[in-house]
Amino acid sequence: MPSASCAGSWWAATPTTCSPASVLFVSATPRVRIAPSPTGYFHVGTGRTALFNWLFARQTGGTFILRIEDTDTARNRPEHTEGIKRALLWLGLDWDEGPYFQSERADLYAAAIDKLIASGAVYACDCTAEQIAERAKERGGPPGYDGYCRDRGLEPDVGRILRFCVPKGESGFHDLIRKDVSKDNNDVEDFGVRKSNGDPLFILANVVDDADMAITHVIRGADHVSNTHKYLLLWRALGYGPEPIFAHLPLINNQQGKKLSKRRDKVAVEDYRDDGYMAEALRNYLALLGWSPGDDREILSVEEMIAEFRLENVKSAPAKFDEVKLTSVNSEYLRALPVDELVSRAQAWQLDRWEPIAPLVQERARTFADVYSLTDFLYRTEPVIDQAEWDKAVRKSPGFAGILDAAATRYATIEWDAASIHDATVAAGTEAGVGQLGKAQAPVRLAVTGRSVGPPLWESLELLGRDRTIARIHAALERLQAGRATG
RNA sequence: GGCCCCAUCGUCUAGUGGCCUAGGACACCACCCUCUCAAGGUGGAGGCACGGGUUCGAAUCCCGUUGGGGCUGCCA
Repeated sequence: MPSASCAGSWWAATPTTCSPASVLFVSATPRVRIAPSPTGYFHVGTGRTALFNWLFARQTGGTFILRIEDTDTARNRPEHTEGIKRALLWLGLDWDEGPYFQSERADLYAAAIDKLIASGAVYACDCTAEQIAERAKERGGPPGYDGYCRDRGLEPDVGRILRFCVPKGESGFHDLIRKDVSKDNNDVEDFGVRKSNGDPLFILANVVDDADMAITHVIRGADHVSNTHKYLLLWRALGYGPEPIFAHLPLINNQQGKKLSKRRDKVAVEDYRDDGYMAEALRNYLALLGWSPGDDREILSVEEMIAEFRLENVKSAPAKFDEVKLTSVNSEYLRALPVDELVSRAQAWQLDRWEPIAPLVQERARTFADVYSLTDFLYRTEPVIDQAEWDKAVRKSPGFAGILDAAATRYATIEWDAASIHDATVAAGTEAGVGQLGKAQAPVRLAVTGRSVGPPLWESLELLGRDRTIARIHAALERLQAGRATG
C-alpha cells in the first residue's frame, strides 16, 4: 500500500476521523437527492432508494432533488433521462428541484480539481491498467493501485489521470442504518478523481454536487458504503463544512441472493409496469423491503408511509425480491380499485367489451395482464385451446360430447341471460347423465373459452352471445370427431 | 486474495434482556363455501445458522466459527 508522501500536506490540520459533532449536525430543512445514471432502464433498487428519499423529504418538509449523474460522456444518452423521469413519475415520486445534469456542471468540478491540485491533495499518474496489474502481481499483494506515481511529480496535464493522495488515518463514519462503519485508510487506495481525458470521475462529481446542493442526508444503496470513505476524504480535502448524514439501504437481491442484474433478472421498473403491475402496489411492496411500520400491516397508503417511515427502522440485511409476493400485493390493490377505474386503467392491455363482467374478472385477476387472459375469449375469433388441457378434459369427462350436444340444442331456444343459461346447462348435464353442475359446465367452458378456469360461465356466455357460443360448441364437437378419427 | 458488511419460517418481516412453548404476511397443504377459478373462512406444516461466553434470565449483549453479500474500474 502507499507509503510515500505526497507533495502537499493538506490533511495535517484536518481531522481524519468522523467527528461526533458532524453526525449531530441537522439542517432545519433536509435536502436529499436521487442520483441515477442514465443507463437505459430504471432499476427497482433505484426505485426503492428514490422512494425512501422521497418519503423522508415529504415527511420532514425537506427537498427532494433529482440529479442525473451523466459524467461518463461515452455512455450518456439524453433520451435515457426521459425514462428516468417517466419511471419516477409513474411511481408517484415527484421531485422539487432538478433534474440537474452533471454534464452541464463541468466548471464546478474543474474548480474543485484545481483546488485539490493547489493543495497537493491529488497527483498525476500515467500508469496503464496493465502496469498496475503487473506490479500487483509482482509484489503478490492484492490488486489495486499502489501509489506508484505519488512522488514522481508529474504535471497534472490532460492525458494523465489525477489520483487522490489518501492520507494515513481512518475514515470510518456513522450510518443511520448500519451504525458505525470503520475503515483504515491503508485499505483505501489512491482513487482517481479525474480521467485522463479531463472528465471528472463519479466520486468527485458526487461530492462536489452534494456540497453544492447542500445535501444534508445521503440516502443510497449499500453498494456505496465503500465509496463513502473516499467521499469523506474528498469532502474534507475540499474544505466543505459539516458532512451530510449517511444512510445506506440494504441491497435488493434476486432469489439466489445475488445482486439483481439486468442480464438475468427482471430489474426494470418499466418491466413491471408493462407486465400489468400497478404503481401503487410496486411502491407498497418496495417500501416493505427493508422497512416495516413495526406492526402487522402489509398494505399501507402513501400517506401512512410518509407519516410513519423512519430511516432508523430500516434493516441492514439485504432482502430478496419476491415477485410472487409482489403479485399478491398487486392483487389486493387491483381488487380495491373502483370498477370503472379498473376498466380504464386496464385499457392499455387492449381489452374490449369486457365491462359487463369486469366485477367478476376483478376478483380473479392479479395483474392487468391477467385481466386480458381472463377475458381473451371475448376478443378472439376462436378460443385458443390447449391440446393437453383438452385431452385431459375429454378423458376425465365421459359425458363430454353428450353435454355439448345437449347444451347447443337447448341454448338455441332459451332466453339469452345468465339465469337461463344456467338452467339449460343443468338440464343438458342431466340429459347426458352428469348430475353435478361443476362437471356439466366444464366441457362447455373449455369449448367456448378454451380454458378450464375463468370468470363465472353464465355471465361470460351471455356477454359472448348466443351465436358465437353455439358455433364454438359445434366446433368443439367437430374437434372431438376429428380426434376420434385419428386417435 | 484484501477490506467492509450482514445473519428470525422457503420469501418479506415483528421482536431492541423477562410479555416468545417467537407474532404476521406471501407461498404451500387440508377442510368449508362454491358452476370452474378466485375471493372469503377454519385449521396445519415451517424459523431464531453453529459454538462459546455475559446474565437470575438471551432471538435480543460480547467473542469465535460457518454461511451469504458488497466493494476492490480512467462505470456510476
